[in-house]
Amino acid sequence: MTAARRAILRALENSKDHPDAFTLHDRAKEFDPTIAQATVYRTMRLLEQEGLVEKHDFGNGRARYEDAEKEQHDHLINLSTGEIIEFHDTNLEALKVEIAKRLGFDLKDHRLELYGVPRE
Amino acid sequence: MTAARRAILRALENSKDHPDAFTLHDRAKEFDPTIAQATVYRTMRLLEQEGLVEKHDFGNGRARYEDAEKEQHDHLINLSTGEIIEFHDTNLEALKVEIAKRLGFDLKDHRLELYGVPRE
DNA sequence: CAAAATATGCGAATGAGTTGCATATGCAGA
DNA sequence: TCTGCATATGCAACTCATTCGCATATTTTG
Repeated sequence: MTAARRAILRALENSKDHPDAFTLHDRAKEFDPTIAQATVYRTMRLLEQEGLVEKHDFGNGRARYEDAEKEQHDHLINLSTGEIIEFHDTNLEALKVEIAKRLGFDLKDHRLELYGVPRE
Repeated sequence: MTAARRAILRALENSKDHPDAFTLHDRAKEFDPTIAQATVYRTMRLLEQEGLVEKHDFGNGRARYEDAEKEQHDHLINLSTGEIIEFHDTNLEALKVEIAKRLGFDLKDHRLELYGVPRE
């Protein structure tokens, strides 16, 4: 456990949003100003492999990360603002598992993103 | 409508799978051997903007394309083989719209991918 | 058919993410 | 607490998919 990793973990804990690697780098620099971008990438890859972090691609070319310990949820992206809203729906969870089963598969992972605009 | 575009469109029509830009380039070369990779990218971007093609990212770093005119469906990726299976579920469609509405949004787009392994 | 508009091929540029390498740091054992 | 070794870091160079600049070629329009 090095200073760099502590800084990244702390930055991650403090993040209630879904930061990308650059944002995370900026935030981690507050705890360890000498930290390199490469270290952020290496650490995030490690955390992802350990299953502690989830990596998302919301379509703007940069991966975004979030704590995997949070309860399972999906994302709705507000197309007007870019804001990301988390939601959970039990019926949806069940349906995903059931569809996979119907097709002859055990569901291991999934990705659901809804893209919408606010209703006026 | 140029020879290059005709070649790409023909390659796309003949594709029943979800080719990436390199595969599409290879296939298009059969109709126009001098076609450049850049032209494939440019044309796919155009087709995507026109809504004629859907661009997917199934997580291996290369975008994959498919004809958007096909009936609406989602994808299940077989983690053992990489095979992509298309499916459609009416309940799921309805549920997505309903969830967006509940959150105060009009659903404009969505992305659902299931990742699974074959049940033994 | 000529002029204007648009598309192409090529190679260079971009940008996110990765890697090689020399140095620095953390940690186990004495 | 000190030493040695394994591991992590910073930096710069690299990769790889995709985009871009530009001179040339092809289409379209009048």
